[in-house]
Amino acid sequence: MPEHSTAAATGEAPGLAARRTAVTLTEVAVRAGVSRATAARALGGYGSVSQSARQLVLAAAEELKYRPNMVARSTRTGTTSIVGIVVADIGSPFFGRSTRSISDAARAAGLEAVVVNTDEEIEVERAAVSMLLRQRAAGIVVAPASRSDGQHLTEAQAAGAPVVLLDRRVHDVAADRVYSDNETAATAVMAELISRGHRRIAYVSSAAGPEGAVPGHYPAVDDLVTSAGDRIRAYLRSLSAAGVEAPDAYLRLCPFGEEAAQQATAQLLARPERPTAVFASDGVIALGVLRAVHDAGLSIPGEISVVAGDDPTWSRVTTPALSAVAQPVHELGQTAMNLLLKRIADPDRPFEERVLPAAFLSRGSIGTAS
Amino acid sequence: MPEHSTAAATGEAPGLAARRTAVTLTEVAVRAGVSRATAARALGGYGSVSQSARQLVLAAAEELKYRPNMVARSTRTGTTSIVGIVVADIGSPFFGRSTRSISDAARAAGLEAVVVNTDEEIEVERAAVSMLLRQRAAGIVVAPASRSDGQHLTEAQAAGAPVVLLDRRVHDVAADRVYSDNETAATAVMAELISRGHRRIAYVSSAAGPEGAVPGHYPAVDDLVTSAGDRIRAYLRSLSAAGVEAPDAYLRLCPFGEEAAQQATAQLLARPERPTAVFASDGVIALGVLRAVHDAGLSIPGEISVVAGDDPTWSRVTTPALSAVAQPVHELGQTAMNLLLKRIADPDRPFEERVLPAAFLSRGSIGTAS
DNA sequence: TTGTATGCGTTATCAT
DNA sequence: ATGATAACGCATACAA
Repeated sequence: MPEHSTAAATGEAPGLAARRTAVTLTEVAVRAGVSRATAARALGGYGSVSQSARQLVLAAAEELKYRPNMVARSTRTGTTSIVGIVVADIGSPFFGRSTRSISDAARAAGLEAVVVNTDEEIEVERAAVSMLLRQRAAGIVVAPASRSDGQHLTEAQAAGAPVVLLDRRVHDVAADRVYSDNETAATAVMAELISRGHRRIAYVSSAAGPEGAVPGHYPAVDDLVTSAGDRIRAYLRSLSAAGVEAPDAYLRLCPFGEEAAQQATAQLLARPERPTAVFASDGVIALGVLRAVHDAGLSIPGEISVVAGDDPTWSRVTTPALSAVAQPVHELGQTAMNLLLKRIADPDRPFEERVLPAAFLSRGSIGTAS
Repeated sequence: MPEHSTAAATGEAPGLAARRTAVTLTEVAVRAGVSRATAARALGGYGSVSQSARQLVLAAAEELKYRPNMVARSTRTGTTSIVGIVVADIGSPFFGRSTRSISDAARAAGLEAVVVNTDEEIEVERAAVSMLLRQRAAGIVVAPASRSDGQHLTEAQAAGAPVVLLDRRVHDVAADRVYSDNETAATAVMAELISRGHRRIAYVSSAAGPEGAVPGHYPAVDDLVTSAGDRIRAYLRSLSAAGVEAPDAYLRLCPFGEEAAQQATAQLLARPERPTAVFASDGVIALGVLRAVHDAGLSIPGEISVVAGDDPTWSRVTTPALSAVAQPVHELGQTAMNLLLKRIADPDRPFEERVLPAAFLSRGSIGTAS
C-alpha cells in the first residue's frame, strides 16, 4: 500500500486536480531512483551519465510533467534568458514591426523579450532600464528617447547588461548600434522634390521636447533623437544647397501623434505663401498631414506634394499612392538582436555600428511645383 | 584607515569601472552595520525597524547603488512579476495596439510583459505557454490560435498561471475572457449594406487552416477562431434573413496577410456577377481588398462598396474614407489585464466574461447598389 | 559514473 | 527591534 496519497496514488486523473506546487528536480530524481545531481545531468545534457540512468530520469520527468524552474536556474547561473526591448510605442507601425523582428530573433536564440513602451519619456526609459537590471536581463535593445541623456544606459552596461542602440544614437554612450541611413534617403527625397521645382518644402517632424518650436533658429534640432535629426539636417542642407534663403521657414517640430501633425500642417497651409510640398517624418505624421491637406481641400499632387520618411502599410491605398522612404524594419530588428547576441557571447569585442540602407520609393504623390 | 579597498575607498569614481558582480543585500547590510534581516526589512518596508537603522540601510543602499535581485527574490517567494502576452503578431495594427495596452496596464500593476508572436501557429503557441510556465510567469494573456485546441491553456492554469483569453474563446477552456461584440457590429454593417440594396455582398476573412476554402459548404466556419467566426455567422445570418439564396457564395477564407486577401478579392471581382460590396474582416485584409478593387479599376462607392471589420488608423485617408467597425483595442487590453490581476489576487473567483461594444462607423465607402 | 555537499541572493521564521 | 538561520530549486566542485 502506498505511503502517500499523491496524484500518482489516485491514478492518472487527467490533470483536473490543479496542483499549485510545481514538480521539482528532486521529485524527478526520487521517482527515477537517482540523486539530484544525476537527474540534473541527465536533463541538462552535460557531464556523464549512464544510458540506463538517463532513460529513467527522462521517463520520470515525462511522467511527472517536470518543468525546469528557470528562476532557480538563474539564481544559480547568475544569468537569465530575458532581454529588454525599450521603445516609444509598440503600437506604432515602425516600432511595432521592429519589435516583432527583435522578439522573434530573440526567441530563435532561446531568449525571451520583455517590452516596455516609453512614449519617448526619458523618465519611463530610466525606470524601464532599472527594472531590467533588477530582473538581471541578459541585455537591452533600446531606441533611446534622448540624444544626450544616456547615463542609465552606461550604468546598464556596467551592471553587465549589454545595450544595443536601435534607430538612434546617444551622445557619450559607447554601444553597438544599428540604424538606417535616413540622411541619404532624406537627401534623395529632397533632390527629387527640388528637381521638380519645389522650393517651399515643409517638413513636419515628430519630436520630443518643447512642442511647436517657432520658425527661426532651431538649436533644438541638435537635441533631437538622431534619426529625426539626421533627416532634418539633410532637409536643411538640401534646401540651402538649392539656394533657399531661410531653409527652416517651413520646418515644424510637433509632439508625437497624428493630431499634432494635423494642426501643424494646417497652420503651414494657411500661410499666404503656402508650401508646395510636405515631407512627413514618419507614417503617423503623414496621417495628420494628409488629413490637413484634405481639410484644406488641396489636391495631391496637383496643388501639393506629399512624401513620408517611413513607408506605412497603407501607402498604396491612398489616392494617389504615397511616396515614402521604406525603412528596413525587419533587418533593423534582426541586426539589433544579432549585435546583442554577439556581445553577450563576447563582452569585450569592439563596438559595432551598422547602417542599413533605406530606399526612397517615388510614387504618385509627388508632382511638379506650379 | 579602511580595511577594504572598495569603490568607496577609492572615492566617487563615477561608475567607469565596470563591475560585473552586482551589489547584494549582504553588502548593504555590512555597509550599514546591521544584519541582513534588518537590511531586508528596511528595504522591503515590512516588519519593524528603528529609524536609525532604516536611515543607515537606505543610505548604504543608495551609496552602493543596490539593485534588489528579482531572480533571487522569485526563487524564494515562488512568484515572479512576469506575465506573458501571446498573440499572432504584435506588428499588426490590432494586436500591436492591444498588446501595448496590456503591457502598459501590466507595468502599472508592477508586472512586466514578455511577448510572443505565434503567427497563428498552434505549435508556437504551445511552446510559448510552456516557456512561460518554465519562467514561472504570474499569468498569461493569450489570443488563442485555435478554437478547439486548448489543452496547453488548461495545463497552464493547473500549473498556477492564470489564463485570460483575448479576442477569442476556446472550446473546453474555462477562463476569464474579453472580446468585442463582433456579432452585433457585423450585423449592423450588414443591415446597412442590405438597406442600401446590396445583395451580392462578399466577405473576405483571414483565417487559419485550409486556405482558399471553396464556396459551398463551410463546416470550417465553426473551427475558426471565434472573433472571425462570430462575424461570419452574423454575415451569413443577415444574408439569409434578407432572402439571399446561397449566402456563402461570396464568402472567402484566406490565409493571413494582405497578398492573399488581394488575390481572393481579385477572383471575386472577376466573376460574371461580381459582388457590389466587400466586407473585409480586418485592416490588413482591407488593404488587400482595396488593392484588388483598385487593380480592377472599380470606383468606390459608385461601382463597389467596401467596409472593414476593424478600423485601421488610415481609414480616413483613403478616398473615400473607409467605413469600418472600430474595435475597442485599448479597452480590450486594459480589461484583459484587469481580469488577470483579479484572478491572481483571487484564484478561486468565478470566471468572468467581458463583451465590449464595437462601433460601426459608416463613412464614404458605402454606396447604393446599382 | 554517481552521490554529497555547498552556494546563489533573497525572504521569512524564530528566538533573543 | 534585531540577528541567526533555514529554506527556495537548481547547478556544480569534489569525493567516492
